Amino acid sequence: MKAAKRKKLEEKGWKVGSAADFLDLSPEEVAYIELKHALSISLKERRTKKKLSQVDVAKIVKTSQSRVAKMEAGDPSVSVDLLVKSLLALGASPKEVAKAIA
Amino acid sequence: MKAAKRKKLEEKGWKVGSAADFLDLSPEEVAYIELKHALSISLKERRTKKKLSQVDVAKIVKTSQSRVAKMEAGDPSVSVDLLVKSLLALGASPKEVAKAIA
DNA sequence: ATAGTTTATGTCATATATGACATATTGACA
DNA sequence: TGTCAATATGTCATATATGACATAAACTAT
Repeated sequence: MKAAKRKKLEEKGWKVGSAADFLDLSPEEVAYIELKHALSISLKERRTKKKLSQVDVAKIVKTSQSRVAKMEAGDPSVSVDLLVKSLLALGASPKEVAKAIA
Repeated sequence: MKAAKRKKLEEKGWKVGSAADFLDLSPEEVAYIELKHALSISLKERRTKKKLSQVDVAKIVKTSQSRVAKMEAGDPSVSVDLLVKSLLALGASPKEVAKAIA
């Protein structure tokens, strides 16, 4: 990974190893990031399957388009809480949330 | 439900319906509470199975005993984020987290 | 009983997440 | 090409979650 890219990632809040990229992440940290990523994917899938725009979802979830974009991008500023609440608001059941994670 | 109990619950941040108790909770809200509850249970199970005290867990998770107690009690002040992070810190895999939810 | 251990509850200063907004970028289509 | 809808990115004031602390209950012995 190039230094510039690493710097940019770090500025955005991600932890990035200098030597072997992700090697300084503990297993939990990796698991947490993966879990969040899985929820992001699931959210975007649900939205596109329903042919909704991010603005539409923002209205349903009672947030803003920019936050929806960040959710789908897996931005570090979004919590698992918000992702889960959004999935539920889009009609997912807890079981389906679980499926998205596993 | 008696008025006194309802008042106490509401003071603690829970939404409680006056007529039919939980009837004013939307399906998402119910799902969210259930999901959180499932994570709480799972956390407590993991802790007790390992014969750890809340203080022990607090050290592992890098939080305080009181917060661990609140996590296990499903206190509204604790986020799904923290519950998930704690489970992962106790060695759960994302798959196991999913299993806890479903 | 009472001492020791664990868990529960209440509060608070600080940290982090949030919605909103502006603006930039992308993509589709005439 | 330019125009319009969708999505992405950056920032910020406010809301919410957090760890820490004190203290109270609840257990478990002796």
